[in-house]
Amino acid sequence: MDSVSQIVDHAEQHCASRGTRLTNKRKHVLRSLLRSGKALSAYELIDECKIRFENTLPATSMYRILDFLSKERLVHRLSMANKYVACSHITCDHECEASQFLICIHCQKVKEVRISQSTVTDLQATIGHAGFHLATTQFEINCICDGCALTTT
Amino acid sequence: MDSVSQIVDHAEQHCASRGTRLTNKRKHVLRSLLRSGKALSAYELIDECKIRFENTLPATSMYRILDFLSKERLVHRLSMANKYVACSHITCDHECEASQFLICIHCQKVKEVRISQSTVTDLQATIGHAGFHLATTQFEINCICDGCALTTT
DNA sequence: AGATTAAATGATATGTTATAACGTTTCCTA
DNA sequence: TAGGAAACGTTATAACATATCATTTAATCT
Repeated sequence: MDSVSQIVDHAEQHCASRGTRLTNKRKHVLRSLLRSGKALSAYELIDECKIRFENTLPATSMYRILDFLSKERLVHRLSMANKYVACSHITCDHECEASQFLICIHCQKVKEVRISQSTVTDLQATIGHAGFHLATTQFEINCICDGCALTTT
Repeated sequence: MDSVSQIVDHAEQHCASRGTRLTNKRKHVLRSLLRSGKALSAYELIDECKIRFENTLPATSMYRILDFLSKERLVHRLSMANKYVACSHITCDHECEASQFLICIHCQKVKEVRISQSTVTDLQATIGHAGFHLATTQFEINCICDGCALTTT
């Protein structure tokens, strides 16, 4: 299990190799997401950065930073929840083209999984018949996590 | 192909049989959604009702009406797009438990499809292994429709 | 080092989506 | 037709997001 610092270091190298910079403010946002282990809204992240790093970011900057981190594929936007989550593949060669996000509708916990290619192929067939095709394979799926399933029943 | 009026009539009977009422304002919203054939935001629906029916609804009422129509399963909320769409199964015995929504990220066109049970089963297995289970089988999938695929390439 | 330029960030305002709290109207039914 | 519930309106505000323009910071070149 990588520590947050190790992941951030890795992310910094990832950016450097792409000619971009993981600035301190960007690191603060990424660290906040990594430490929380769940999806956070832009405004929750503003609060986190203020508390943890005494870094009061305006909303504009936060959205810019989240946009940057998304483009670097270090963070994913979950549009179902209007929240943001750290990519779980930052260190492991960073292949996240075909990730799916399971989002607990109770506690917001997020798990990034990969469904089988055959399932994707099945889906694509259904979608193709309907006159559409996939824009991305980064699905978001509303779920209930085992923890919440126990406590809410 | 049912006309909008026929579908609204059917919806009215559906409500009556459940002891609820499809009021004029609720009909206006449903008609607007049916006629547009795509997903609309609450505020776009306010504009539609104002233009088509000279019925100026406040936001509070619109959200209440959308909530009512959702509970009656006449309308679905698309949380990825923050928009609302008429159920495509209002007339045909109205079974929409296992519907999936293909949303064109360019033109907002929405198609309600049903993926195969085997695909659902595959998905459930993957999700179960990750310590989650499905909250609903009403997935939302970001797509590009064939029309937009032609014009944007 | 100092000038130049591009990237990053800040400030301000506003747009968009959604809900809370409370008051009024409408409509069904006893 | 009185009473109560459902529907709807008013007002205010919360939560999420972006547009525009100004300023600061950092890399680069001489």
